[in-house]
Amino acid sequence: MNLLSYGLLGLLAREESSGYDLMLRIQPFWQAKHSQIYPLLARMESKELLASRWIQQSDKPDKKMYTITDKGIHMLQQWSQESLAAPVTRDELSLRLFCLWLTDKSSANRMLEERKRHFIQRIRHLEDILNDIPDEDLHFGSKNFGDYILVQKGLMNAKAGLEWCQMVLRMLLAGDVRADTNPFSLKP
Amino acid sequence: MNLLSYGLLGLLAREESSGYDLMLRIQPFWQAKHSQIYPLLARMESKELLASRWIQQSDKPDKKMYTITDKGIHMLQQWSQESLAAPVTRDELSLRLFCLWLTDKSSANRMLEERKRHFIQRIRHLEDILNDIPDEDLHFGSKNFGDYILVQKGLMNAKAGLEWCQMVLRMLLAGDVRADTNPFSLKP
DNA sequence: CGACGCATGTAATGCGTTACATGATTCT
DNA sequence: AGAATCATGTAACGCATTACATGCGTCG
Repeated sequence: MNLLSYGLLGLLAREESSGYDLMLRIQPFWQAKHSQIYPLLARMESKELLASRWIQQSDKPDKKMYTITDKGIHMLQQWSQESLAAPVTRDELSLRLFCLWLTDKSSANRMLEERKRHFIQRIRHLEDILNDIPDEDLHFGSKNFGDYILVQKGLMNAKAGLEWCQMVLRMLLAGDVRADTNPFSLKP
Repeated sequence: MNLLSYGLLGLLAREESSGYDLMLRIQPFWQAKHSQIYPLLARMESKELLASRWIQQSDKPDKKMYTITDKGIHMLQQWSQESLAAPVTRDELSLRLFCLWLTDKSSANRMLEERKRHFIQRIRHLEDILNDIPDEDLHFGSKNFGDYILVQKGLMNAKAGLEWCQMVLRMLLAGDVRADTNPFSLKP
């Protein structure tokens, strides 16, 4: 059982879903292709953490719907008690900054504008998701609460990334030194 | 040539280094073990992007120092012109939030405090790196400029993460609704 | 008529972690 | 005496992406 399996299990704890559906729902928070998800679901079914049934559809292809079992729920609750792994980020941009000094200014500008567009798109996307979360029952214990803070997490991150882009783009224009935009510090 | 290879190449474009040294320097921005780095360096040497020589040391084990070749520099400059891949983040915490509703409040609290400590540590670490970057010559084209904005990138991200933790911890205490701490929005 | 969305799967390949293997010196 | 740091490598395994494979319905 890897982390992605637990993620799928967590989504299935809320409602019966197809593999295709799970792929779409998990996408914004954990990149995974269908080719990885389908085998994991099959494996979890063989371990009796999940059960499945085929639903036939007239207009679209038939789909296999998965339901979590009691054993699956139990597995999830165990996982919640374990200690948390550190987040891992792999960003090509970080590596590119190592050799920024042998790049020309216009390439650097293009690169940062590209990343800026990426963040703006992500912010739009997450704000759309946020708007689909009902306002009522937004307290610890409601299913929406987890979704709400999860989207906020992505949103605050993307906004920080966007701010960083704008800071660097400003510095490229001004051609100068230490940014004054350093909101807070641990050492005041 | 994968992204990590380019990252190593980028570091070697600045100064001759050992594999061990590269591992330590790349660590804060791209997690990679020595067992991944050593074979990549050997492969790049066989492609003549790098050259190496052994340095004997009296107090410590001997080390193999790598230097970038002209071919390596050329490869790097080509890479800088290519379009940027989107960043990939894999955070167990995101997956845990999917099933937060079947967790008790004290576990949730423990989890968030754990993550909060993680961010505080990372901020300390990055601020230490920042203090080691000389203030002079901090303009586009200097080697320090890339380092400076790279560290700022990590720092702004970690600070956003810390803020998120504190927001959620406040919500858990108050037991309530939509956070008021939503600094900016794309739709004003 | 071609592209895209829905829907499920397998196979090959590449990336990353853990474990195995060695060995001197320094710090606690 | 035991752990940590420096230093390099290989082997086995697990995780992730790309490619292969199929097929219907809809929209432009």
